[in-house]
Amino acid sequence: MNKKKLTYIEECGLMFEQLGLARMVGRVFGYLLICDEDAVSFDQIREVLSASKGSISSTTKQLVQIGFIETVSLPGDRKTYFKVTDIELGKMLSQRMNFFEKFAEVLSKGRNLKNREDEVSDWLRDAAVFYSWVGEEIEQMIQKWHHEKENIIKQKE
Amino acid sequence: MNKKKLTYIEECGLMFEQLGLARMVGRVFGYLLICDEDAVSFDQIREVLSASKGSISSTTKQLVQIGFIETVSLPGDRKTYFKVTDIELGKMLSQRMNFFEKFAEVLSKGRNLKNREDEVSDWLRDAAVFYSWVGEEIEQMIQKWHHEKENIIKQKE
DNA sequence: CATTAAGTTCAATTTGTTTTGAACTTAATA
DNA sequence: TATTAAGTTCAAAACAAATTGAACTTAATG
Repeated sequence: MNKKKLTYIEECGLMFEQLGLARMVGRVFGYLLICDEDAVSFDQIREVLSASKGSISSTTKQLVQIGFIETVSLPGDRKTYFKVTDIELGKMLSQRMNFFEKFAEVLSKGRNLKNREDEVSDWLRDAAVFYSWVGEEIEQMIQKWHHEKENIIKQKE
Repeated sequence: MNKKKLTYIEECGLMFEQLGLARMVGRVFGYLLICDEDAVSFDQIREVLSASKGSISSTTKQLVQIGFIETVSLPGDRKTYFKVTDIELGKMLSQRMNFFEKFAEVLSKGRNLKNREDEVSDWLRDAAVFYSWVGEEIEQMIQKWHHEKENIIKQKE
């Protein structure tokens, strides 16, 4: 694996960390993105990432579980191969964005816990409304993507 | 401080963790949200959260730095007091959502690193377009909030 | 059915992060 | 100017998360 690709793999690790996932998860996914092979074996991943079997085992498991990669098996070959799933982008986002409703609830709850009304109460009310609204808007945005993605991609590229 | 409020403070800690900030940062902010006082002293915070001076010092500093709280001082009183800032909600969100453009770049870069074109290349292209588009849409969404917040709040509450 | 290749599991270790606490700074008061 | 209250700093301790590696499982092959 050349240096540029290894650097890229690290960059993916950091990106996934931003998403709240483990760095190693991002590395494995990043490698599968740029590997130029239809599927990659467990041991290839282990070697490229210089990690232990245990680490690769738990990481690939997690990636399969969240639907980012899938396993491939071949007759007459005991190895397991992995490839990235054709992940539905809208779903990928909405899974990560579902905390807005939760935020709205927490902020609302805060307002109810207060024993007096003040500027902060007002802010809590507005903030709860805001995050609830944001959650809805993002859902709509994802619908829009579904309907218009062909046009958006054509326009953008 | 009653049990319900302490539980709430913990809940805020976890919420902030989701945002990639430290749990203690969320705790202090949560306390200031529900404290029923115009401003709270350094030592009050320390006591309610059962934490060390060092911990409160670095946490309040961080919260001031990111603009979530502000200090209040009074003549004839050497103490520092803290209160939540009237944070502009749109700004609060856009600061957290600026990673979409970064994502788009990383995905695009991945496509360029590949030595062949395949289904994954296509996905990388689409994903890069998607995240770039999402970044723009969120900016628009925030503009919409600015223009219509009064109506949105009225409708929602 | 014994052997071996391929992964999994999990206790122990390594690595990274958070928190403490004691020494230090700063500035207000006596 | 000495004292003291209020915070800050940062090295060490506590805690938490990620990683290893060796023993274990599983299933394919000779």
